Amino acid sequence: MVSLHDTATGTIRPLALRDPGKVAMYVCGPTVYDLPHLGHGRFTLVFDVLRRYLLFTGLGVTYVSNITDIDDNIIAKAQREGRSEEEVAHEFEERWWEAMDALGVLRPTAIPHATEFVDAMVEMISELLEKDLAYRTSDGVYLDTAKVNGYGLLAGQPLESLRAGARVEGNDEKHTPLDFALWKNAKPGEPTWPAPFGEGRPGWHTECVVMSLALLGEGFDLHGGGLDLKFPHHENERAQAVALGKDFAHHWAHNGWVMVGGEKMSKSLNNFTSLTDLLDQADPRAYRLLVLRSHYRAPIEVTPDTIDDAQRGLARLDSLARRFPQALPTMPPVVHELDGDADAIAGFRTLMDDDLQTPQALALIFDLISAANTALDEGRGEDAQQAASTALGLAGAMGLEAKSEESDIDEGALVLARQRDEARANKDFATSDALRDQLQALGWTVEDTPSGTELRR
RNA sequence: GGCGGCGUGGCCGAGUGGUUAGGCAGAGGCCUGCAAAGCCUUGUACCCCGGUUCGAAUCCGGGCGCCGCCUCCA
Repeated sequence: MVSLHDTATGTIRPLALRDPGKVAMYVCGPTVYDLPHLGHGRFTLVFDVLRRYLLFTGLGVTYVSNITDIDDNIIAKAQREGRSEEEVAHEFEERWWEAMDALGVLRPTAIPHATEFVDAMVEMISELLEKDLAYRTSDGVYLDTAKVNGYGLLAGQPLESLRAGARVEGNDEKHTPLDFALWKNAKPGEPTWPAPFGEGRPGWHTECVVMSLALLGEGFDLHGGGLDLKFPHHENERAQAVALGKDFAHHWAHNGWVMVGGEKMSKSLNNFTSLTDLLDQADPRAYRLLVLRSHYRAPIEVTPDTIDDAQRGLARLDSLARRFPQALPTMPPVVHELDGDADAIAGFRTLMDDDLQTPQALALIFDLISAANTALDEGRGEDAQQAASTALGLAGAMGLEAKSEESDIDEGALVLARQRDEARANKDFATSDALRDQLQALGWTVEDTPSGTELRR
């Protein structure tokens, strides 16, 4: 069984399953008011890899990830652009899934939208008010964090300590600065929902508790997200559940930050911060490789250089796929079972079981790549095939697909390649080299193979 | 102020008390008409100062530097 770092205990411990053989996990999704950024890309990749690995080991996985489609940012954007909140949310949710598809992130099993669960949220807030765990102010309903046992568990600090550092907010009716809005009273021009405690809309921290419990039930196995959600978002989700005596997530996983090379991650070209830009400019698989190359809890540096580096690493994987096309897993999208080098597969599982040691798993795969190439060069065909299919299969298990051929070679390039083959057949190397230069100028890498000139980007 | 993380060879990035991480880039060689791909060989690395130890980059203490959270954020 896989062990993962648990933020609640600060230790790596086995992921205990409520229902044997089945994992119930919830990963906080995006608020859809802008294009996805690199941080979104990282957390979706990290948890996609985890999910795929769990599937690889034969477990069933229910993966719930929400879309926050009502919140301050969406409202602000809608008002600024004179559009409805629904329009804004809809547009950016579409862009979100486009990016996810490009990254090869599997769709969640369920995708709850905040606006679909407002009734349930109202119900929960009512209960919190009834039990005097929440209170009303002139602008909404707040949770009384002082009444929550163990508040600060995820933050790793007791309430008093958190309070001491809390920034003072201007003339607030909150009992303590840490109390947070469960409900925000209606303001003119904003979308609102009816509630016994007054028209308004839900606060951010409320939706995920309600939706995770509604879809996964009490005591679900794992709750995940970016490190920045640890506090206060996840702390506050947990606080609501705890206040109501509900058994919440049993394990908490958080992935590390994305850093963008010192320099202001601003518009300066080549310093992409938007995931959409990155995916336009590079092979989407490069980002997955980059993410896998460091441990999920460590910060990663994303710069044009590190992306290029990853892209070149990808080339090694693709070269293998080209040499061993029949070793490509016939599997997409998910690798369940893999025939291959049993020792390597066992080694891979040992690494992944230990809090997802993907950098070492990747090293193992690259070692297999070398082994496959060496074996082929030495004429040990069977060994080569096995190493290659193991390497490609394990890469596939982490969602990294190797490509054996270039998909879209334009007609013009193909014509030049054919002319070059003719020239080479005639030993007219001056002409063939000129044609190669021409192709390279068009951005192609030209490679001679037994079947003639091959092109790739 | 409180809590937490990090500092590895040209770059990225793992790691454990004593044995090659891996990738990229570089150098030499094999292969090739020449290349590309592949293969072989190759590189002074572990912030500083003490300490523990037969032996520490890895453990302990101190120092320096960098970063994050305590506010919205993946």
